[in-house]
Amino acid sequence: MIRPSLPSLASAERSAPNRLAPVSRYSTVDLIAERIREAIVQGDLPPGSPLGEAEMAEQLGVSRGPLREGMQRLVQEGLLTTVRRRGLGVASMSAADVADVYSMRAAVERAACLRLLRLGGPALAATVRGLTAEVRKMSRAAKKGAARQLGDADLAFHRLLVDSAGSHRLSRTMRTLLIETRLSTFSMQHDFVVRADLADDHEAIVEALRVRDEAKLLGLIESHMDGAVRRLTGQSVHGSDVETLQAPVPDEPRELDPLELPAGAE
Amino acid sequence: MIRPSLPSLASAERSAPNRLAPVSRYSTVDLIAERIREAIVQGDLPPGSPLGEAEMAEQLGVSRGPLREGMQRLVQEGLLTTVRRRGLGVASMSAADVADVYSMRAAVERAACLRLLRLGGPALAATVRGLTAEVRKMSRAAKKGAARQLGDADLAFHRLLVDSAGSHRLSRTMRTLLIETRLSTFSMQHDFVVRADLADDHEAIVEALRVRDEAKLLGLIESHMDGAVRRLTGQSVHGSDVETLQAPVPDEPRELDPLELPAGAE
DNA sequence: CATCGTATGTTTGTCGACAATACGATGATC
DNA sequence: GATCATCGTATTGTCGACAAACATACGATG
Repeated sequence: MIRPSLPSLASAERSAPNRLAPVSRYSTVDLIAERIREAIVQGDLPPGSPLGEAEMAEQLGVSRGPLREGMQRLVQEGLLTTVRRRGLGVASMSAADVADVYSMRAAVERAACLRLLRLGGPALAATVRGLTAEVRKMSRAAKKGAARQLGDADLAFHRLLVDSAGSHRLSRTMRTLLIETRLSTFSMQHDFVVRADLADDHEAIVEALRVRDEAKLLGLIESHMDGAVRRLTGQSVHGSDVETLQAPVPDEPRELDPLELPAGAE
Repeated sequence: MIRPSLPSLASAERSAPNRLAPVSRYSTVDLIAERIREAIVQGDLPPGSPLGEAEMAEQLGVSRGPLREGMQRLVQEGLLTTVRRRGLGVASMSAADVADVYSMRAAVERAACLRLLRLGGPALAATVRGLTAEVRKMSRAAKKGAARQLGDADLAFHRLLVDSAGSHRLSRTMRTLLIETRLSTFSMQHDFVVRADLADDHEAIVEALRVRDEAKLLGLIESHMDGAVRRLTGQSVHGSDVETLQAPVPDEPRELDPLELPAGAE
């Protein structure tokens, strides 16, 4: 009857001043949730897709129990919506949602930038290097007209920016926001055409960060988000026939690879 | 085999321009998650408490299945922590967590204030009225030395502030942050003594909002959060024997009231 | 006396099955 | 011909049960 004390259950994975890093074994629920997130990002599960439990469970190689638990994680994130007795589905972003996502991103990335500037020193320098690498990827992708790679680098850039700030909550919120960003581009059929100047935008941000020009940096973040919302919801200036970033046509809702369960799971 | 189309599954509950408000039938998982959140806020489940599934399920009058699903929601929020094969527990906030929570709150409330100022008009006026009411509650509670009521009014103030901004994502994030705020006061034994000047702090915020003094408003928010972190993590200036806001002693981890299931559930 | 190994009990993780409900199709009626 | 009612089917929501694993307590051994 005496329950285990669960010593320092909260900060266990977080701060590890010990010599040995704690073994990180992801639970099945973790794997399921992450797999679904990935499928959404990849466009394998387009916005609005209904998610049948039986089918998904079979594809993932688990039973409905753990699957449902994992999906509740995404419901809490807002990536899945649920209607009683009708099942769950991938959220689809309205124009208002898109504006809300980028508004939130502006707040989060602004906070991250402030923290980064306050950190300064080698941490800031390392971040600048990492961001520069992502900008280069973007340039290459833009030259090749590869929308998918361009979009991926874009997300990676902003994720790195926020993760470098060293705030658990900022990072966690940002992860969800980036997936919602993808859902936004999928939901608005006005597409995210391959814009060569996107790399320039990000390069300016890196430069402002490097020289620690706070006012300029925050202004760039703000306008970056404003521009994205306008492009997605307002009149999109598309007219070129470049490849665009859209969810693959969901003829077949695309199968999820079965996940290899952690060792020991039956 | 043809799956229902789930028309506008995403924005259904969100924007309701129709005459009839959609019937809000909360799922069992919703009720369970909300019940646990409430128990955490009330201090019935103090930080670090291990949560036995069988016992909780019995108290709530549900089986372990829906209970586990509901708890996964809170895991995603960060309110519950999980260790494989050892179960879940209420998160406990380290000093770093407390700082992170208030840092995040500063970002969120700043964004909310900006939106509010941009809204202006009757919406802003109504918010000011509501906030004023909360400030009065705080004054009364402070006079009586009622820490619990003071704390509740404090949370209500900030929740109203953010909810009035009309951003789904800000509101959702804020809800979690407020619970984490409570967990912070519970985790730091340096207590949240009844401070009479707390009402003054908030009154100044309302005033700045009323006269639309943006710079002053943002400065007040910032210093409000800084002060809270210093009080909680730094040397707490406690020496008075006023009632403090602490989790009730968990001799018996306090029972959860069974929840009345939505009509039709067996 | 301390430490290691073993046994036991309790709890989590997972699965399969049942019941209730919502949807779609079919048929009847005005 | 269109609308409404009825039936059948598929899927969700919920429950109970089994097996693996961890933690504790006890005993053996150096």
